[in-house]
Amino acid sequence: MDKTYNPSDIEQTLYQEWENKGYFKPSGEGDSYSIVIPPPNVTGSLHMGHAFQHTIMDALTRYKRMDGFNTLWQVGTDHAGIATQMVVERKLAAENKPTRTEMGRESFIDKVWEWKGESGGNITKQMRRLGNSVDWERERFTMDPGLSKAVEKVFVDLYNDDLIYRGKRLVNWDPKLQTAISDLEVENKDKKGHMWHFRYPLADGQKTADGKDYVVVATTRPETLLGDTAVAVNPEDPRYKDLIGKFIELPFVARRIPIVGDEHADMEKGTGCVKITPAHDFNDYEVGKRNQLPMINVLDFTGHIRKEANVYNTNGEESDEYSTELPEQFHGLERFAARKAIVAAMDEIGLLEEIKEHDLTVPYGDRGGVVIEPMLTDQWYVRVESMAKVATEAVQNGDIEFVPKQYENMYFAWMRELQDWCISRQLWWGHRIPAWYDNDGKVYVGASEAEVRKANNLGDDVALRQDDDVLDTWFSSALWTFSTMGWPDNIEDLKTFHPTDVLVTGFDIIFFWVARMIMMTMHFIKDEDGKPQVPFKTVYVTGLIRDENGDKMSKSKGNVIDPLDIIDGIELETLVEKRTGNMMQPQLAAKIEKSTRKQFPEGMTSSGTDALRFTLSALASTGRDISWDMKRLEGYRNFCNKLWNASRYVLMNTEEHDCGKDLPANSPELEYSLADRWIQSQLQKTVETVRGHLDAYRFDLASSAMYEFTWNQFCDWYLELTKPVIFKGTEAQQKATRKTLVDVLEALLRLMHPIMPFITETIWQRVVPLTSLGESKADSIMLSPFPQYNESAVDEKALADVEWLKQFILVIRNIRGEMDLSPNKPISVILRNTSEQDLSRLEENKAFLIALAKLEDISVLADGEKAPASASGVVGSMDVLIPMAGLIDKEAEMARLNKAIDKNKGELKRVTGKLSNQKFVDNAPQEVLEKEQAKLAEYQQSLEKLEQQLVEIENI
RNA sequence: GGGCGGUUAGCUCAGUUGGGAGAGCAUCGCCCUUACAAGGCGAGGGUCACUGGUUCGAGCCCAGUACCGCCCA
Repeated sequence: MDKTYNPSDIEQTLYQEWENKGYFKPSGEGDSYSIVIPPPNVTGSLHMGHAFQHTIMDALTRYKRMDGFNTLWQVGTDHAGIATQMVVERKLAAENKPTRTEMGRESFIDKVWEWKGESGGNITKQMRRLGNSVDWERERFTMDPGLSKAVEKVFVDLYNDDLIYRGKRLVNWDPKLQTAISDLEVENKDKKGHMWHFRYPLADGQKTADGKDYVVVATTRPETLLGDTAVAVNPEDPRYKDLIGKFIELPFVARRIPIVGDEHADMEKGTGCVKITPAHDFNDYEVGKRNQLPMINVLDFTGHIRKEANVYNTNGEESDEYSTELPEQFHGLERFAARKAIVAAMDEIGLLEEIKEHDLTVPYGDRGGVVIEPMLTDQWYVRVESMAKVATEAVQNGDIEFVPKQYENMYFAWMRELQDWCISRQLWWGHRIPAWYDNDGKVYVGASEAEVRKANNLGDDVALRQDDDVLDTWFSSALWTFSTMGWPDNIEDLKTFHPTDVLVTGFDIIFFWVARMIMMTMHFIKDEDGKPQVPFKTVYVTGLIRDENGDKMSKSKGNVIDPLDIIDGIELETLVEKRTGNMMQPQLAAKIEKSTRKQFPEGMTSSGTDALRFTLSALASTGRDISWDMKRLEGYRNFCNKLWNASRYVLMNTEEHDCGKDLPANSPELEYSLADRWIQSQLQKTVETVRGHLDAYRFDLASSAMYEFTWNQFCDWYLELTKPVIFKGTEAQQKATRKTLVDVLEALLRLMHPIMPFITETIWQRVVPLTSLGESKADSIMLSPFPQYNESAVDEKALADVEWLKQFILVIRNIRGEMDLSPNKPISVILRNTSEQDLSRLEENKAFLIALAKLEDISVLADGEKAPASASGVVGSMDVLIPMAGLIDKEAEMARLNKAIDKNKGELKRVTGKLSNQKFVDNAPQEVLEKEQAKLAEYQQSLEKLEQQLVEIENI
């Protein structure tokens, strides 16, 4: 083995081998365990969040696979309608090619497929680099024929069940991309803006209570004035309630609009009067519904003022209740220009009362980056009420469990206020809505035009036109757990692997994906007895990976870290180029370059996949975001190196030696040392701990248990304790220790494999031939059994004896360290007040003590014999004396003892205080009481000894 | 404004029915000891945000305050 751990030498070839040999496929034996991947965007690339979630999914998958389950990690990608369409449009623009609309729907879709072909492999390549053990033969894509068929069937069935309908509703409209977008794609930002106070003249000579002939409305969106259909006041408001039922003369459009009473108008807020524009504001839309108001749309799809308004009644049908006329002076004005124009015009006619500074929340499209416009359009909706009820119950009754639990509240809260789901998108890339219209606008829904014609007896003479829109990407991903498994045609896999066991995902898409998956799955997939099947039993919710300052990683902030750069390393210049090249906002480049150079003055060094995965796992405490810390990564890269070198030591001393591999563990030819029995015991405890934590999704705790055992027990103590045996032991002792070395290492590698697949496999292949597993071993660590806790291997006496041994060594090391005695200089120790047990322990472990504490000699002081002037320490009831003999400075030793005495006194004081408190003695459980009493005795003994030792030194 | 989460060592974070405050990194001292200097050995470092309460006992439970973050309005 090389002297230093070099991940790039081992990782990629190993993965290829695993994949080629089909190790990732379900074994076909045992109980099933399955996970579906949250499908990443097919043309995207993996970010740290993916690396994080994939590490967890892979760890679970490998753990369960090793534990004998028929394990499937179902992989696939998502077509990501709007994101992908935008990328291709931008690409066409950059290449000066015809635009989407110029080339037409079909050619454009061809271009998207081309782009998918070019870049669609990114994700899968990256997943291979991350070591993800997915079954590639089952890879799926949401636009595959099979999945598309599932989408069609679901749409048609829901439509036939009256769970899908078409309607005119207010949606989040992106005027740049010209499509409806989901709430998820809206980012609310706090902005400083203005509140304009306008006078709205009362009609018919009415006056307010204080004698004015107008009311004042406050608005942040003056341009929507043209679409107002009412002014609302609170029905309880004494200032205005008498005006309810009276009218306003709306300026510019000569429109008489009513004053309505509605609780939406807050007496405390603003002026108490609110203008109502149902076609351009979500709250107003609701007010409109409640008060049967017409809706007037004054903006076109690009966000410019129309020449003629659309006037609808409350139900969204065209209406002639009001004139469609809009003043010419505003025609074609872009919405923000229109705002200025309206304010100026109001000012001019004396109706602008006041402009106030105002903090407001503005919705932006996270894709297009422009302000979202609530827009009245025809869209398709899923009626969610009944499905939501079933989906809510599934979580209430525990069929689905969230980890951590608190996310269940979030889920319930959202499910309670669920609105019908707008599933149509005005895009070209996606599943086209399987609905056709005849020339009268009558709609027919079916899997294909032919089926629609057949089902409705429509001859070829009837012209049919398919709906132009496509379905929201979340519609197809809501079917993901069952569509990927062959539904509706082939349900064999579904029987084996559905419901899946756990979904690993971010809290940000609980509503948009998780909840909808639950609804759709429970509606369509039933057990044989007809009980709705849940898509997954557990939802493990991860936090976000943030940058080192706790900021969200985003391309525009230039703080994104590519997991592959952590694995492979990256030069500073390349990193700067990567972060500042091809930006949507080039003006930020200089700032990003500066911060990048500051944070990564040397670029990033290569850490390898295992170190990345271990770090992510170690940081994965539940329910909270993670601030990514390069220092933490370094620490765990060092951990990999440590494991590598420890293994090197094991191999150097076992390969080409007799490790007793063919002997049974209890053979008389094997003489185990205390250390051997101890490390086996520690290993068992670690196995138990790790299993427990993995089962509880506490990857952080599992990782730290692995780390602690490997470094602080196996390396720091056990390997050092094997040296005296390996160098000087008898044949039987050496054999036993060698056997223990390879056995413990081999098991440890299996224990850590789910988190660190590559390094463990590499070392395991070298170690396993030395163990008694020999020829019966599996071909790969990933197919070997996960370690089982073996209680019979836990030797309590060994655990206690090694504690004594450690304390002994620590006392001497402490004196060395504090007294500046060179670690190279062997020293002699004298023991005083030794018990029987001390003596027998000493006898058994003399060689260990001499080696680890670097001793020349250990002698035992006979009763009554006087000790020479010494530095000293305490192990239980025994004094450990290091004769000073010119080595040790009297003052320094006194200072050291005093320090120890003070510390001891502090502890003693605390314990004494507790035990002299009668209430404590009366109330504390027996167990706690005994523990405290034992501590008291221990501290008293140590203190006594230390004080005596201090006196001895003083008297020199 | 409503809801949720957070505040523990210089930094990033653990702390599982309430019972001796922990880890990694960073810091200080000594050491290139034949697995590892990406290392070894030793040491230092915390009014657990604040205030009050419950309790024999509170980082943990309760109430309130401050600040930070997220979601919703």
